[in-house]
Amino acid sequence: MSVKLEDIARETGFSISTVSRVLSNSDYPVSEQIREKVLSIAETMGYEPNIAARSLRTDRTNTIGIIVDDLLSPFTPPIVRGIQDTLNENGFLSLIVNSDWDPDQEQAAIKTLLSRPVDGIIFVEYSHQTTSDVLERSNKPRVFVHRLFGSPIKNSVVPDDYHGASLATEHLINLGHQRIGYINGPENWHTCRARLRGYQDILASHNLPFEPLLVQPGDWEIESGYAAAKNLLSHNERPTAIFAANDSMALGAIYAIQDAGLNVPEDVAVVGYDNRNFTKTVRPRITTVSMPVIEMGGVAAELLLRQIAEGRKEEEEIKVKGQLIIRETCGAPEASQTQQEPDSRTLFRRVLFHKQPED
Amino acid sequence: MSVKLEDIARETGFSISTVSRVLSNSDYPVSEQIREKVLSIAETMGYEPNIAARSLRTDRTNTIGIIVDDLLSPFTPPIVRGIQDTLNENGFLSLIVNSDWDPDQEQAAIKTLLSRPVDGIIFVEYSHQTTSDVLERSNKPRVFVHRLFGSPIKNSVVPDDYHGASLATEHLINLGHQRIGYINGPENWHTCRARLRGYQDILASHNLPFEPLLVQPGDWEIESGYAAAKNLLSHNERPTAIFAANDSMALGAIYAIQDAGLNVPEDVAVVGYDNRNFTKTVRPRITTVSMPVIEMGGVAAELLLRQIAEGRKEEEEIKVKGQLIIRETCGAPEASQTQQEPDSRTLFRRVLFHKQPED
DNA sequence: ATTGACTCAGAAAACGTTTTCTTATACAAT
DNA sequence: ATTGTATAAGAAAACGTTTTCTGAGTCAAT
Repeated sequence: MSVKLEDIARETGFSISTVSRVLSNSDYPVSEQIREKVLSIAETMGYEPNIAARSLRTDRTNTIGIIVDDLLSPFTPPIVRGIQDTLNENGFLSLIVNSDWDPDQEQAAIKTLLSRPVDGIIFVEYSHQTTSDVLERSNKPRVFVHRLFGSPIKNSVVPDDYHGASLATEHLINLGHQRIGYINGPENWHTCRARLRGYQDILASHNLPFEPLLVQPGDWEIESGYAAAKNLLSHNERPTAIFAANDSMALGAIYAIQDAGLNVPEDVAVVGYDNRNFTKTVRPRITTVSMPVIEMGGVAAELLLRQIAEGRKEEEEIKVKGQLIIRETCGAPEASQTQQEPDSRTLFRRVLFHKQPED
Repeated sequence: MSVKLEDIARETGFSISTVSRVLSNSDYPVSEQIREKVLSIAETMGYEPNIAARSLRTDRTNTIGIIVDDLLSPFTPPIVRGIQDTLNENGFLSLIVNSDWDPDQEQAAIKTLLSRPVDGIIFVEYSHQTTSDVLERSNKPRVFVHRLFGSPIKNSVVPDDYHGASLATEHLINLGHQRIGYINGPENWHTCRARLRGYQDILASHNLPFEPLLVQPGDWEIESGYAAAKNLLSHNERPTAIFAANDSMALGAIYAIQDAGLNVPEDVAVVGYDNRNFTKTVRPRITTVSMPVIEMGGVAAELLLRQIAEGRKEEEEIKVKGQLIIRETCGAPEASQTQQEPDSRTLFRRVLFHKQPED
């Protein structure tokens, strides 16, 4: 059996109340000498508070729930990691449950989590449009990170897709490209609409014409990137650069270009999106826009922690910016090692506390 | 405030004790009509038990702790996913904490988890040799999955590296290769020693000579695979196949072969190990041996759950077999789609309950 | 008819905390 | 000197369960 307050009380000769006040850092006044003695004895006896008892009494647990659609989808682990890092700094732990993209399982997950002592819930890659009455009835703070569909919702954290697409397009234009193909993802993803807008607006701001034929649809998969690029290359005036809405389609495009007997980046430059791991190992290494996943997780956790501390409220959707990562497929000299990504913590602090302008 | 036993007692007119006995599925006898009434009222009132109170009373929480070194290392998410799937079937949740490969943080993680109400702990990619007195003092069941260093420990689940290496080597031999290079990982990993033994033993069993010069060291990274392959190719009698102890080094080897003006698999066949995601997307697609990560997680969870149910005990280390996944780099026709991987659940059940022979 | 054993319901204790309530002491103000 | 007011300690209640204990009622056996 582990040591409890009563044991320390007996050992020190003080009451349970006093011992509790010392060990829980209560702001109730306790004389300094008692405090010291209690602390030292607690230390030597190896006291660890019983969290179940504490949370029964306080209705606070320093534990939050994370509902993920699938821990194996590529962005989930880094988002969760970002969440956990921030939680950890604040003494919180996280309970993770998978919903497997299934609305029913998600409802079950919500119920399970709410019966546990959790102080709040973070939804990762939130893709369901269903609302949960269980969730609504409870007043637990909740935050959504990387919402995939639908219109903006309060208390959510998403990538700044418009900004990322602008970076990529701008970069290609600066390299001298005038005809830039764009391979989009499924149009019902708001992410894709935002990235397309970024592409279009930057073209316009450089007085380049927008040619609908240079925009090809894709479904995120490598094969669709291959097919889309094949279409683009068959134009009588083929593009000299292709920007794909994700890295998989970019890789497919690279294969299509190579199969057409052309070289990347000499004949056609390619830029991807997401900064997936394979973009670093593939040949040629893919220039891409980073998805700020760890940062998004961190921002979401900070948002949630703030709401736990200050009470639930409705905050605007927060957009987190990624950055252009220059590698081989765009033909530009690679950024030197010294161009470090800013430390993620300072980055998302910045994002969280200084609202950025709307796009 | 959520509904509690007292509310249901008031509503139904029965006592709290009786209500509790019904709702917690106690085997204490309760008349059928009372049971039904309680259940229906509880349902309509939307009762969810307060887990904190329950676990304070019972010292059981249906929650386990998972300590991972880093959620972002490639095998961790699938292992955790495997754990969670099995836990979920049994009504358990998991609390995950990162130790960041730091023994101190790991100790802190153990302390944190033990103060929470967890019924057991799973260590993922356990790399520390330190023992924790906090852990020892507690009698919580514990299981180690994918232990990286040191000698076998009780209650651990590891890949069957010997078997996997045998599969790969055997396959290459069956394809007619007589000179097979092997790129090993760091020798202080037991994994590497086991894989090397598998390679050697299969050569011997086919009466092929073991040539130390055909074994090159690597450090798991792609560059080391490149360098190692370059060495192998510079032999006056170069190997016709290369087996690498992981996929990254295999990819490095492929690049080295291509840079030498040779083709994969026509001039040199390549087989990797681990079945990392990129082996499916890279060109040519890499033949490899799967690391049965999800299964290992599942086996670990079953092991832990059994110990929670039946009391802690010391069980032997369990080895889980991976399988050969034939793709393009070995020159064999690809396995058809119908050669499905066995369902992971039945797989690990098999592994768990029918001890396999030692290698 | 009395006892004994058995069933099943409710009362109450217990789990380990935090926090409200009570009280003893010290000290200041009259 | 007496009262009043802080101060800081301990006693006890409370959180929502489970489980032990107690007891009322039924039935069987004598």
